Amino acid sequence: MAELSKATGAAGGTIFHHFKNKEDLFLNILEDVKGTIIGEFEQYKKKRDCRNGLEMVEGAVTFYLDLTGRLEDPFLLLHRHFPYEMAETNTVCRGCLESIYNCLLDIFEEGIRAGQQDGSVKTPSARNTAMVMFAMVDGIVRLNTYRIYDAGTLYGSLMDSCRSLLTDTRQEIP
Amino acid sequence: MAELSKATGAAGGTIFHHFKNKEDLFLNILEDVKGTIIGEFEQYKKKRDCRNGLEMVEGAVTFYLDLTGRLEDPFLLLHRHFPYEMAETNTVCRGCLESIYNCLLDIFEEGIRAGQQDGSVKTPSARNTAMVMFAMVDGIVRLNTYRIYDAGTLYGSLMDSCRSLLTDTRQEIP
DNA sequence: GTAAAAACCGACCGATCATTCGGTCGATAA
DNA sequence: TTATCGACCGAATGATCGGTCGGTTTTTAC
Repeated sequence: MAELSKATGAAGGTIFHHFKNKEDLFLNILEDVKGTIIGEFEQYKKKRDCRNGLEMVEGAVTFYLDLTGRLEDPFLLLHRHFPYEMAETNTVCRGCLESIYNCLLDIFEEGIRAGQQDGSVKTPSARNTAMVMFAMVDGIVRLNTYRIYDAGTLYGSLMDSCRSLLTDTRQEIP
Repeated sequence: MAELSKATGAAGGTIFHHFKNKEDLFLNILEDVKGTIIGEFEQYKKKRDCRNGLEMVEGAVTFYLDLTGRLEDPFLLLHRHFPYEMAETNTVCRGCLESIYNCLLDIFEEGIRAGQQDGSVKTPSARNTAMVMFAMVDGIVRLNTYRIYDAGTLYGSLMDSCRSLLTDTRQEIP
């Protein structure tokens, strides 16, 4: 709270005039993060143009990587432990996190389903594949933000892996 | 500290008799986690038997998933933000984390390299592929521990994805 | 112009935190 | 027997924490 007071220039008491308590403050931040992320993806969906489902997924991956770079702090929040701990007792927090992750997964799933229709994606079970893909992409982002390895150089390998994963004909729906 | 005192049955002061301060205590725990994880993998390496490189990687993935289930707490530590924050200033902490992640990545990379030799793995750049694979597997584990989705049902899709990723002939080394 | 409302301030409060310290106790050595 | 030791205890300590409160300033509404 002291840091926040210093950073915003508002006195200690002022913060509590606008937010009931620290938890309420955090929830407001989380809802803000949710709005930002979902808003960004809605804007992206309008502007994109892709020739098939596979390109939709590839575009989503690229955009997600770009977004985590532009909005480091919001995504750092999602990589912390606290929100998930809070979500176990607080339904508002849980709902917020679910909305965010559903948005992220939906954009992958949407592309996969489209690709299954137009033949550019061979993987069955769109939702499962979307989750695995999201886990992969977000895992790389995590490795990068925690500076364990310079994952920036991995983006090429990551895209190759996504493509392999989605276009493996052995997984084709019978 | 109060929780720890209660959990161990040791009085508050006793803990500080054995550890310089809270940071020193944490570092000891982290080194212990490092020892446990590396030890587990060394034991696994001795016992496993696989016919080719691809099976080595698949075995490593299965073992990693099993291990994160058996040792939930140690791996939860690695999914928290604090250690990585500390690693930015504390070299002992940083070294510990690096040892752990190198161990985890090495076991993937080893299988990939073996597979490249015997032809069961088609992917080039073993280290990069190991990182992407690790990110994917660990990402699923994270989704599971944070109970965002029941990732337990994803293990099948995960293994399929690993196989697709490693055996895509279009990535074959020229 | 003025009164009510909202925003803001910072000193202050009690609780909690990591850490300290004087002292007890049982084991080993002299 | 006595001296020395390290393990252990738990009350005490000061710093820090989230949160409150009485009072001041700014904004809004008529």
